[in-house]
Amino acid sequence: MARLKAFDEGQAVDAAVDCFWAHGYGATSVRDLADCMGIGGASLYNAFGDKRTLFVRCLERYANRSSRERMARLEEKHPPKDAIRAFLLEIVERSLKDRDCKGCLLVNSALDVGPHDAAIGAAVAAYLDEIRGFFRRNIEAARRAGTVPRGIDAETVSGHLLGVLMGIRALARVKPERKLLESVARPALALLEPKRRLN
Amino acid sequence: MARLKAFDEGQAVDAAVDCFWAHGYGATSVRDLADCMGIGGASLYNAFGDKRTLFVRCLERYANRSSRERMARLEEKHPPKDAIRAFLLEIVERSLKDRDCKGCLLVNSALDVGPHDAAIGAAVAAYLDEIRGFFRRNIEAARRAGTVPRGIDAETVSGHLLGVLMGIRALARVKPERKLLESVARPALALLEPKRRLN
DNA sequence: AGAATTCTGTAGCGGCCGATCCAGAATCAT
DNA sequence: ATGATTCTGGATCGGCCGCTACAGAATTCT
Repeated sequence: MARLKAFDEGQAVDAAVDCFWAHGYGATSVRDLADCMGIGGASLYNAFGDKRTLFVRCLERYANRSSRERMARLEEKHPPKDAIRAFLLEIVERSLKDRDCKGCLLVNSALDVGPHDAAIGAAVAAYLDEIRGFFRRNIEAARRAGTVPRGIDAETVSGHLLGVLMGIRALARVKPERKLLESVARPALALLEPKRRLN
Repeated sequence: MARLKAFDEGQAVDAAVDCFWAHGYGATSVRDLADCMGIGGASLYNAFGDKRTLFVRCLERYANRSSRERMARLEEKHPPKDAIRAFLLEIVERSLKDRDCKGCLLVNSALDVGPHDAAIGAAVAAYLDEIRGFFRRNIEAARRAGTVPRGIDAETVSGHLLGVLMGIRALARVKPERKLLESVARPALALLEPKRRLN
């Protein structure tokens, strides 16, 4: 009935994610996007609506391919307490390997887009809730398994871990130093260990 | 020898701080700045150079009036351990009262300006080091005073507190909820308390 | 083949951007 | 008063912004 799209939408969105991720929402122009997606401006608007709509789609894509993928992978491979530990340590490693300090698209968006756009802010908040859910779920499973102190409060500790995660992501963008980032993570992980106080 | 400035530079910079703080560096136009500073564009360029130079000056002003002021005030009024506690709790309260979620100019800049401008990134990193210095200094003083566990490692805990601080500031911009922010802060403060595990 | 529909490249819209120019107003030293 | 110097408002610069209009290319149906 009609002409076919000459590009793959999925690949195009992936390219757009990289573009937004590297420069931030505001500093990314529609021409930047079209260029790195390998399509013309008209095709972009035809396929994705406008810049903001494309960004919302990029957030979802990013959540699926980065955040949710990591949670599912670690939850499958590790027992609950180790999954939490591996999550935080993987973020530290990623932040250190991230030479141009792009950080995390969700955390970046939480700071510079969320507060100025209610719908995007709510979406970002929902993604962060998913991460907190990962922490809470695994804390509770670990408590049932007896691998974390019995008196642990999943509500408090999951919130703490989410805050620590965002702190690591934020700090890493201007001070990507292993010792520093590990010092942020370690006391939080120590909450999951029995009695010993090591710091 | 020449005509006098018709405005007060200090007041003008304060207004510029508010403007950058509310909208972010990139989203603030020179016209926005001139308007809320109450001066014309020519005067702005004449007195402050260009937009970026003005921003650097705003960062310094902000650090003096917000971050350094708070550290000095709390350090004077409280014994070391209480100063740390009061610092974090004050940030939580400020974040909750901050209806339009402006957050902290330094933290915001750490995420969206720092990584794309080396000089500004280094400046922001230096301001963050000052805050970590506040934590470290007070941890060590508290240890000498015997009000924190003897085995505490000031290097690790000061890093952790800095990360937690940034996490609170970041989280508060999309999820300004008391229970959540307090759950981020409380386990960090518990590191300063003896034996008991309350998380 | 031809009609109908959708995609694509190009050109262009009005609008704002950071920055500069310039003429005139204000101040000081002489 | 006069000249030197600096500040100020307003106009303006080239350039990029998000977005759209439009004509033609590509595809499927009849």
